[in-house]
Amino acid sequence: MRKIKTLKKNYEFRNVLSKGKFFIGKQITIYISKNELNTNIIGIAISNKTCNAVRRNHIKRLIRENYKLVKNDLKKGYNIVFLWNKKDLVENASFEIIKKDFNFLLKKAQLL
RNA sequence: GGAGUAAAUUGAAUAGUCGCGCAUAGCAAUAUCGAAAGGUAGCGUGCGAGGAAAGUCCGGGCUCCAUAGAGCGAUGGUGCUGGAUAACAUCCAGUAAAGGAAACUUUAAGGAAAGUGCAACAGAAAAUAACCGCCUAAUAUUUUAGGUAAGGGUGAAAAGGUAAGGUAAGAGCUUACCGCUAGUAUGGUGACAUACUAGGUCAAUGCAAACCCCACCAGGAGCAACACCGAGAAAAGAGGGUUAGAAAGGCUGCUCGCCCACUUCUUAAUUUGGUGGCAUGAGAUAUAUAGUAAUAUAUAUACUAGAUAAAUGACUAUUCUUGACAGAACCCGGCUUAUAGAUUUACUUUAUUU
RNA sequence: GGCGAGUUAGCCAAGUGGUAAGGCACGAGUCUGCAAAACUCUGAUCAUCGGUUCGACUCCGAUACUCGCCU
Repeated sequence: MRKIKTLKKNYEFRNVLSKGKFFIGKQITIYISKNELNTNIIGIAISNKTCNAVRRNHIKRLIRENYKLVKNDLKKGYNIVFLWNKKDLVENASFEIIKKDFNFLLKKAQLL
């Protein structure tokens, strides 16, 4: 079993993106909406036109690693969607900047 | 030492902590669910993305279209010769032409006296050539008739080239050399090459990546194909049997051929979810033999990704050349395109020294 | 993943071997006391690169980008 539950269908993403609140950081934006389940569910979406498949996979891995570190401290019962900011270059993506964004954004959303 | 040509290989490494996907007859008695078969989870162990995985440009396997069948050839593709291959717009060895000082490289390279078409503008004329010009005769100072294709100019392209003879002026008109065409002989499997002989009626330009002709090849669609299982609103679908076979429709663009109609019986189609298809193969590596080579044959070795929103990452430390292009998705053989750097082999040319 | 179309001025578009029609918009001018309408004029790397041809928007190949269909 995967430890991290993920969103899979298109309409699930649309529900979160249309009805949820959003917070913008340096490289990442977060959409949050409430969930009736007891656990958190994640979705990561990076558009097709930003970069290659290799770099898209790289960004997904960085976000998952950061989510693992924070996972146990979060409040439960939310859907979270992570998006990549189009303005930033993909080559500048690094672990530490995303870590700062995570702390900043999740405090702002009062999930921590 | 410099410049260059061809072929081939490689595509950062090591250790620690945390984490991901698949497999597991390890935990004989780990935990949990279940009556059982067995399922799930944990720990451990093993394996885990390229030379192009990319583009989808060609060729095949595999599946369905009735069992994929017969004919037509609409349409599409290929096009020097011989060989290799399951097959090929691929590869190997040669021929010819073009380029380069050389090593070497490039080429969709059949047919224009089978037929049709096109060749803008310019130019006299764009394919049975005659404007200016040169020459002769007449007229009488500007024209007419005839001969001629040297010279001029136009154009991408102008009716073999150079030299001498010859002539009223000229001309393959004649001769020599070069080119061109045909025939014969020799060599080669063949494309073709070499030598000899003949031809001045060497009059028929270019374009076939214009239609077309000739030779050869191709039935259509694609793993989101297809098969099976579960749930299940509305009402249709499948199997068997019988025979008169019309119309429309479908299988494949057309024809043949096949299906359809009627009756009876049974339960299940669209949609959605899951499982299989799915990893042992026209394969890989090494050696030997045959062959100039592509490749073929034999023997040995190992089994080496299989996901389904999609698995290789993060941090720390060390070393160096400071790391480019880039992510499998049914599989295989090629082509094309992107690519930091490093290494090896063979060869050409140039400079210096001996 | 597979299959198939397309790219022409700021926008819409015709053209198919001989140097790109037209409409709307922008700009300049004429007309008018001023404006509108009308009339005249202006503007093109035919997506990019290479090949065939005397000559390519057109024919052929490769690349880039955009769009559609199949669960």
